[in-house]
Amino acid sequence: MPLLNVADIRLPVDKYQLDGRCRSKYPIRQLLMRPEDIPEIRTLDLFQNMSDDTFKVLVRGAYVQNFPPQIDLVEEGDPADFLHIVVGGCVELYANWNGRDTTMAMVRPISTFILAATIKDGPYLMSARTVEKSRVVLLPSNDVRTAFEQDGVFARSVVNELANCYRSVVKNTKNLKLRTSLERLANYISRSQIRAGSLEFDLMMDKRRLASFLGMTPENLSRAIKALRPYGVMVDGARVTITNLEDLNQLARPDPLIDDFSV
Amino acid sequence: MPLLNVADIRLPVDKYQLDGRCRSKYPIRQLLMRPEDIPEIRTLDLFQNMSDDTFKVLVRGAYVQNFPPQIDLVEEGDPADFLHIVVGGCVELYANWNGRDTTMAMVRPISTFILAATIKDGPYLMSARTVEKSRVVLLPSNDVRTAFEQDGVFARSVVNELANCYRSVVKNTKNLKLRTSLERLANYISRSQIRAGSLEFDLMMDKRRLASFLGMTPENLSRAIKALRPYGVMVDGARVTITNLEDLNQLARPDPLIDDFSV
DNA sequence: CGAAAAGCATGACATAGATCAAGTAGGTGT
DNA sequence: ACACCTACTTGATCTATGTCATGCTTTTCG
Repeated sequence: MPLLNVADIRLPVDKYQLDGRCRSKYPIRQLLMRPEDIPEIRTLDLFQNMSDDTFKVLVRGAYVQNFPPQIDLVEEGDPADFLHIVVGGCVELYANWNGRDTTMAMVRPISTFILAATIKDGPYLMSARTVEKSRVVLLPSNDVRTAFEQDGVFARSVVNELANCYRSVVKNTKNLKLRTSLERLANYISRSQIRAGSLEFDLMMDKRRLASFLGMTPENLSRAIKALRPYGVMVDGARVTITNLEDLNQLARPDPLIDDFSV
Repeated sequence: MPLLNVADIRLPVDKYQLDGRCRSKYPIRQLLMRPEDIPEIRTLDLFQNMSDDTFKVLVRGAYVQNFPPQIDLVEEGDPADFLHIVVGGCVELYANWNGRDTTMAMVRPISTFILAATIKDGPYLMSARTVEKSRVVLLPSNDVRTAFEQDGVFARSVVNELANCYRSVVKNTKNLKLRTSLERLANYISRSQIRAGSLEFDLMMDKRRLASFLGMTPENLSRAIKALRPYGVMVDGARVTITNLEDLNQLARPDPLIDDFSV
């Protein structure tokens, strides 16, 4: 198994503090939830069926903030004070151990992250940082737990969301344990192709992060990309062009029980 | 990444059918839930706080069965007709893709497995087979979903259980991506030592399965075990004796955010 | 009891993938 | 335009780990 990204990004930017005294050099753009932000998250699966009363409890104490790129939002091990919802930009979840680190997931709008820690009132298992300029809604974990206790509909939505998360991570584990790095890349591209609905699309993250996400080094990702050329995959910068989808899929052998995030 | 266990166990035993016409050569020992089985599962976190009425709904349609070793209980991709609870013996969860397969987890009493598929009414993502003679309670998924809809307390227990499952899988992913195979073995042994509460204990599974679970080949596990000798780990058959816990832990560097299943 | 089969260990070898060291191209700020 | 980054590529190794072959135990079962 690879020792991943020992030299991964570790930027000299202070962790963003939410206690009012912001240690970042960037000002807090906004602390209170604007009315126009509300419908944005109300339509999330997680919130759309809950009662108005409970939803009010949730948004009453909510923050919305704009963060610049490369800001640490949470650090693994910290108590889960907020449920985070990415409503704009992109947030990377990563983890580290013993000086090594690895990208666990990329969170794009509109999604929550680390719901489980909030519910369990446990420590975060992953760190999170913005990749680009991002807009994040922060719901105090206490309020989420209160809402969850008093609103059965919300509780059921949480169950559904958690079940989805669980199944995603299981699929990811299968991906990691059953496939070589080349196969993981091929499937990542195959999935991206399906999501894009086109034979031409952009990689959703820079290559260094993609490598880490796929469990390989950046150097090896470069080589793997070259190795996909005979299978009809052309990559120029972030731009991917599929010239032979059959060949790609014959190598990738996508499996709904690993690659289909809707089941 | 290893191509795991291409030649893993694939026994010529028919999948166990629960539709009444058992295709296995082994008789069904018992189809109806005995009264004495009920308290056994009632004490599970998942069920202990729910109302008696809802619990009755659950057990009304429940089966209890004894299975011999090496019986396939569920196969990945199948619809999740039952929530399974292992009340005796041991069940292995595994997955396969493209002719390769890998052990995902070992389930020991008293635990449920693949709750998420039941809740989502989706296909199983993992297959399950008994490792040894096992006793399994089967709750029809419909009943579980009904109970979950009508009992908020049960819904909250489900949330808690799912959050635990999710966090376990995340920890497992970190273990896989951030550690070498030797480090994974060292941590596995360190964890086993803590669970056993003694410097001498037995491996909880045979070495072939352990290798697959840890993401390595059986040959490599043999070598890794030998490589742990200088760190004070003696393994004879399934028997492990730790002669120098400090040395082991200095290599393993156990981390609560990966190895502590209670957080 | 004896044969067959598992399970495991070990040596020799092959290979995927990590590491190291340059080098290139594209963007950014002065 | 310039220097300076940073991201990425590429080639040359090296290492961890998979694969294959073999033999030794232990267990299973007729």
